[in-house]
Amino acid sequence: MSQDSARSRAKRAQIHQGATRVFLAEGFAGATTDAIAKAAGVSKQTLYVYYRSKEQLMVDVLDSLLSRLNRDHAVLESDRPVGSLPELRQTLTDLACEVLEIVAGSDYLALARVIIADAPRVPEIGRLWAQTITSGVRHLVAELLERARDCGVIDVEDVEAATRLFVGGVLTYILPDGIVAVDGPVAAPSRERVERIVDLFLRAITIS
Amino acid sequence: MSQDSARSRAKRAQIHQGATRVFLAEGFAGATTDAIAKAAGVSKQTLYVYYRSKEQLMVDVLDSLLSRLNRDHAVLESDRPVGSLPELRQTLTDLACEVLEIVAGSDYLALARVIIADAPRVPEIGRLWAQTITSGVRHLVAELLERARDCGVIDVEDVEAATRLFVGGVLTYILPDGIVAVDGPVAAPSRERVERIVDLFLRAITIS
DNA sequence: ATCAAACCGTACTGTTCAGTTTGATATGTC
DNA sequence: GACATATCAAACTGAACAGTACGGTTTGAT
Repeated sequence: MSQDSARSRAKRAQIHQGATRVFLAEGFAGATTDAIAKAAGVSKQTLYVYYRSKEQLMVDVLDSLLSRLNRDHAVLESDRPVGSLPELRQTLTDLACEVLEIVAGSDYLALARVIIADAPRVPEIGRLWAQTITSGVRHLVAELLERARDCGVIDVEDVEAATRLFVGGVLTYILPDGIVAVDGPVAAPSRERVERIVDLFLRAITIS
Repeated sequence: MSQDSARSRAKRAQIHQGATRVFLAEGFAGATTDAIAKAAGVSKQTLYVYYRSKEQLMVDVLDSLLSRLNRDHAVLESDRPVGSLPELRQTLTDLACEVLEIVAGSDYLALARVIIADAPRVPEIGRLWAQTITSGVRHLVAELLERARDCGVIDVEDVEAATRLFVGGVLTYILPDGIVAVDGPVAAPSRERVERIVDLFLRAITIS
């Protein structure tokens, strides 16, 4: 049972994929094992060959989704120019737009819904999630700001506060409305609107 | 059945109260009607005399909680002084601390969890909730900023962006971590930390 | 005291659903 | 072809749970 052959790896992936779809759409309680089996194109029996229980299956699915989240964040981590104020402005705007694009993507909010709903059931996953999305983006912004400060481009005494201000301000374009928007995907704001909040933020940190 | 006597009003309130406790703690799916009846100190039968179904009971409970949310926001709406920069600083700090106090209060996050989890089931409630917490605080801050601008204390061309920046920045002290913090209440940040973000924000909007 | 309405506790019904069993069918290996 | 392994479909089991039925008890008004 559940050998490590190419065949079983394929079946496992198939189940994993179907379960991901159903869990994201219906949540843990709403997802029936029958629906998962059907979505995966697999008999319910086979499902229990590869996973001990529905709960373990969901934990596995959530783990993968969190890993993907980390990869999505890693993509943002290219070294970005912050050597001058126009460069920093461009960099912050690009970053904000990319983050909003990720957050507005359908899976991101669906995952958040599922994790929040099941936080009482699997608190470790909840903590891991919060830490992922927190340290992911915030850390990146903090690093940018520190580099810009070291270049003498900006003047901030409290990088942490500045980071919070920026990230929080940007995310209000999606949250909290997006998290309860079930029908249809959420629209990310236009680059123009993002630029306006970036400019405002820049006034707070430029050398006076 | 279910007359409008003092007695039945009391029983209804009793059921409502017990159901509120259980729904906030367990969510819709997790709350059994037996548990609700027990928490309310009422027989399950009586529960169904006053409410047609578990779903209707939850809708009623959520409605009340949203009303309370509105009242909580209304408390913040006292006219606050913004006639000078120190006054505005004090006002924004006070307001931010009060908002954080409300959000960190146990019921606020529990309600958010329940509503987010059940957004697919009752989307109207979800929309109502998002609108409530959005327009509640943001509107208030926007009005403060406009008044301060009219007094010539600050210089903002885009009040909406400034409002988003401020409210979003402040809320990062609770979210997203608080929403998945099941064990124990969430700690609001110290006034000092709030002051630091207020000062940063003020730099963005003061006349240069 | 009497009566009716409200209420209680318990047990029941019907349904949903996770997980299992069964017995048949496909797949690949020798 | 024979044999083992993986998979399938479908029926089954047991538990949880929303909602109901019922017989007994409290409450309050007259």
